Amino acid sequence: MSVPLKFYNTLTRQKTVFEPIDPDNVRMYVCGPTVYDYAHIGNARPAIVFDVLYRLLRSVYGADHVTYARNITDVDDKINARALRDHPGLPLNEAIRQVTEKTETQYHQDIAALGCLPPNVEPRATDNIPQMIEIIEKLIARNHAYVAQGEVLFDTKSMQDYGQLSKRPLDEQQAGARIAVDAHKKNPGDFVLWKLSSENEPGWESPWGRGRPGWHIECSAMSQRYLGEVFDIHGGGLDLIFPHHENEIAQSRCAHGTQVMANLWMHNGFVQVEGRKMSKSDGNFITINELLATKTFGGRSWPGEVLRLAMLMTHYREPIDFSVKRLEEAERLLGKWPAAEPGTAEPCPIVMEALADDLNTVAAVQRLHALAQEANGDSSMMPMFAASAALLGVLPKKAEVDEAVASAVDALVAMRLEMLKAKNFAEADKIRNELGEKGIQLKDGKDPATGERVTTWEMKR
RNA sequence: GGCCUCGUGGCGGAGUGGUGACGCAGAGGACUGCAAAUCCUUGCACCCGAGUUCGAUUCUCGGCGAGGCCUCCA
Repeated sequence: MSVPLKFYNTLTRQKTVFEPIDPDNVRMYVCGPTVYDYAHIGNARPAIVFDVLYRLLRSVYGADHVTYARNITDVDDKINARALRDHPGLPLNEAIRQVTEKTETQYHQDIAALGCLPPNVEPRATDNIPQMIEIIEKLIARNHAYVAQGEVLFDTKSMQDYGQLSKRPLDEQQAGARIAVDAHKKNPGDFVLWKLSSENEPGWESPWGRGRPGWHIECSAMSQRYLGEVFDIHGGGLDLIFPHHENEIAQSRCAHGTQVMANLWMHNGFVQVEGRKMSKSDGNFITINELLATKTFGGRSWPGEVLRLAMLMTHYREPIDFSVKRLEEAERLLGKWPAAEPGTAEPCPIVMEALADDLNTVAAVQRLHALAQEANGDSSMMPMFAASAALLGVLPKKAEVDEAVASAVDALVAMRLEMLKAKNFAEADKIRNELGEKGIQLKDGKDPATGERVTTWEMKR
């Protein structure tokens, strides 16, 4: 390994050198979507950010030596509500299946358009209920959980160092707590591991009756199942630090008796709209699909690569104000980059160094832009540019140009040159304009030897 | 109230204890029949105050401002 990787760890609030538990199998877990509705562009940020991390790890440790798990949350009261709303005629389970399947398919399409590689495993909560029950039983057996009024609750007081991740000691939390304290909780911070379901709620049989899991337990169960009791990296949005990740840690560590759940905790910042967090409950969100397929934002649709690059032009921990201007700049940059195939070349060391320094995609993109310009002038630079761009997942693909179309364009270009020689500018410009309308950009240059006009062209992306 | 981020030129955005990255836009120029594309030139920015220092945008403290979490949330 050439460059040491350094990442900012939410757990220690410091940037430290990353050392995997097992370099032959680097394991990362990222909190994925709850599938009840279109994902918004804020949801796209962790997908993209951790995709870059995944690519970087694969590059450093080898493509077969990284395991990336990203869950699909398909048990959630929002899903139930959506199922009842959209499919009132169907039996509940069927209605839920319709909602989750449709949303999941859409999510995969959206994320793929943003250039994200699929994770190695994408477990669903509903496929891991027994694993969750097992953890809950362990927690009860170890006196970290208790049953009260049909719920199984985690006993936060039973964990002496609860609150490490969010730096939120229990006693301080009570002071300004706005949450109404449920009477059946021993401590206000106690959270649900399992709750009973009524007839018209989805449920699974358990030692505590037919019920469903609490929000946090699925990630504890699935990360253990696919990555082990202790793994390398856990990622997600800033807003998951508390309570979600804090509680995952509590469950996993108390169930397994381990000192940590994951060594490195990474959190991405928010996508903002007009300086405010984009959020579904606030209604100020724009979906990935709207950006890709409709003219909702800025009066036009936007290619996935543009959205991805726009996202990588800001460091992952900083907020991004989502704007048309920003997308336009990303598009302009991409338009100047050559299309290429990934190939087997090594990425530029400067790009590697940038990414190795806490995923500094901004510096990486800047370097990439310089490389693109070098490659435009000197084709021997192309493989390095391509490899570097591929590392970020922003390599422009060669536009598929039909051969018949290509020769037709070549013929028109030749015809135009003839007209120019004859100083028939009106006709020549007409050809140029017509091609332009078809998205074909003519580029006039000079042959350095003869000084004659040489015209090349390309499809605008 | 508690906890956590952040504050750099029109915009985006790194970085550093000692003359001001860079990109985009803008301006000027070259090239062109005119354009486009391309190339060249051009930016004296670091929230405020105090302190540490020979020297701070960079360190410390205070202030102001913005955002986030504490409730479903990427």
